[in-house]
Amino acid sequence: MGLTKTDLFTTEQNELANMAKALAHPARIAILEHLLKANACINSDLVAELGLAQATISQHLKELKSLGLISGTIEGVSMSYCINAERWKYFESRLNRLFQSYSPDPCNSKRC
Amino acid sequence: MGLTKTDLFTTEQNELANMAKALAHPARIAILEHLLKANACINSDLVAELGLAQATISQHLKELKSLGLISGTIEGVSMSYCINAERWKYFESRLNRLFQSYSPDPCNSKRC
DNA sequence: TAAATACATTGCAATATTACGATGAATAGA
DNA sequence: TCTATTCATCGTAATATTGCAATGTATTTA
Repeated sequence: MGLTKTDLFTTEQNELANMAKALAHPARIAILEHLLKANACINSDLVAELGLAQATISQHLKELKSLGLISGTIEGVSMSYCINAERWKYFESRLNRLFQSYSPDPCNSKRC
Repeated sequence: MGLTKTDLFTTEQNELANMAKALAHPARIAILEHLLKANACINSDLVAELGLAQATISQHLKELKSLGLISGTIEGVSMSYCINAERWKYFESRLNRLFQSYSPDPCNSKRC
């Protein structure tokens, strides 16, 4: 066990869940918020900013990158990360679709 | 280790990460989608719908409930779940705030 | 060439999550 | 009362995630 049964769900459901995982850790939220604010793609002074070890930050960046939410380019000696606009908006629209499918509905109409 | 260092992050970051965890599994997405569609709060014919064991569905429902995203009321013999409108909208607005803080910006202005 | 800088990767250790069988509690119907 | 039905909880096994020290790879500077 301990393994998600992805075959039971649709591709869309699995994909959305994977993207949500990107946000499912405060460090990754902090990293994304920092990138959103700094805009100018920042590298790991995130280490100083967040107080986690360099290896740990590197790992979180790797995950965000593998999901396509951020991209990295070589900047001299260092690595410069920034939000991947296309993917970011795709994620946003997928989430919006989920949230907006909720029709508040007089809720008493049935039984809750 | 294996333990998130929540003390390094803000309450908001931790809270958002926790809410994101609700969506970080396809089964929970499927459950939420079902509740959104059926509106009329459904109980565990989710078991038949999703193909996971009853105990597993129950556990996922418990997590969604503990996050406040759904609420359950006794319906005769069974338990009827439905989306918690208030919390759902709160989550939506928190996510929107994050996503909209992205100003696409001519991206060449700096270095990415 | 010898440090120093900036990251990525590897290899653990510890905790978290996922899944399910088994069992328990509560209610409804025979 | 006996038996389904419906669901929660417990215990357990398996896998995933988090975090970091140590190490490796380039590149720059002295």
